[in-house]
Amino acid sequence: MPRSAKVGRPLRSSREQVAEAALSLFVAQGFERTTLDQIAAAAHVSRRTVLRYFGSKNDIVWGTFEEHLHRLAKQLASAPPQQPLIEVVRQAVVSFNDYGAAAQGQLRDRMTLITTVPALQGHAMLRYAQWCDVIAAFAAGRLEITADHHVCQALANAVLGVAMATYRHWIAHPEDDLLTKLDEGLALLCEGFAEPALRRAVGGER
Amino acid sequence: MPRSAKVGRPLRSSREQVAEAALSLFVAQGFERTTLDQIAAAAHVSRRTVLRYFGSKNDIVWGTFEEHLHRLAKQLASAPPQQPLIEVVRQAVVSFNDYGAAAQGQLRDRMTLITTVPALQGHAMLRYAQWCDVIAAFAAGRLEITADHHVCQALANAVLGVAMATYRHWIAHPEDDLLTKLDEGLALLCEGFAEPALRRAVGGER
DNA sequence: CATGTTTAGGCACTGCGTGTCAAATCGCGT
DNA sequence: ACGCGATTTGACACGCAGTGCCTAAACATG
Repeated sequence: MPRSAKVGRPLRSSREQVAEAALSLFVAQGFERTTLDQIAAAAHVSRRTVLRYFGSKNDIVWGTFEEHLHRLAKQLASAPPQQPLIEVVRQAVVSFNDYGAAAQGQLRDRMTLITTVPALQGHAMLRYAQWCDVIAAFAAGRLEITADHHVCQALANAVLGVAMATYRHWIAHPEDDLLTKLDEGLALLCEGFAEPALRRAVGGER
Repeated sequence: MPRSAKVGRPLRSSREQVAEAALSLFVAQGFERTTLDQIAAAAHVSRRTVLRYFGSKNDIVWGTFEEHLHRLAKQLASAPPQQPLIEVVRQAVVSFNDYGAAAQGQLRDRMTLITTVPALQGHAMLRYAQWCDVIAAFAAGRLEITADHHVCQALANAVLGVAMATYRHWIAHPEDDLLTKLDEGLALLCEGFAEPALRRAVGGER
């Protein structure tokens, strides 16, 4: 398990190196028509090593998503308590998707793959579920209920839905600004998911 | 393409027969530990025939979802024009998921698989996307914009999010009523996605 | 230089999904 | 009764993803 702890054989290759090689192949000739053998050859690595880095062909597209998730959780936790729940979520989700102008091209490549290739569309749901758990956990803390409560899950999934829709829109309309559209979409949720409405929905049933 | 049009060799087996055999195997020994060969043997059919009926192992779990979708579209289309958009959606989604008391057991089996098995969680997104398209198309008609418009997609995906959350809740809490919870969750959306708010969001930008 | 530790690559295997082809089984016309 | 077209079925062969296992390679340490 210890990924290079100064002892043992050093790594001959890096995760990023493999990911880059794979991404260019995906963009150039399509995800499905790219085999793991081709990726391994392009990255000067064996097929077995590619799968050790990423676990599956689908995972290669997601890069460092998991670490990115931890930052989302931290930002939510550090929000001022007096700021309304839904507003905290709205703001955190927007800044979570702010990868900076430099990474826009790569982000578009990744999201184009994820939203168009069926195998990746499906696989994305697994990542989105992790993402939802973070939102739901935060809402649960604020509302003093468990994260598996219906209201938390409904809120988190509704936010996810808006985010997915916004990404698809951004792919189809590159001229629009991703963060602006995201903010607009989330604004629609703000009324229904305002805290009084949420507490009313929770109220009484435990 | 013609599935038995009174000419040619008649079908020796049925889709439903294969689906039933597969479902019992999935429930009994798990989805991943069930191979296509086992399903084929249980249904007294060849592996090739199973894949001709369903296209993939994942698809077997979804049964007649596509035809069910058409009924959703028709119900949306036949709603009275004076009924508010979000209310029509709310009502249609609730009754879309009303499979009757008799089918509750089978529905729970199916949804348990879909929400717990990773491969099926992922595959579900592809079906949900079709489902979203139906909702978005209806909203587009009402708002006199195209279905790929940001507001339509955000609405449809938010509704989807609530539905997914509700199903997961129902799996974990069998004592609760699916349709009631669904209705409650959708109620949270009704304010933000009320028609004035939607038209305001659409307004001006064409 | 021996030893332990970790990474890399090779190999075999299971299982899904696809393409292809011949055999089976019908209706229909002659 | 017989052939003919239409259609389904099963068998076989592939390609590819993913997993397990084993050996070799490349370091640090003593």
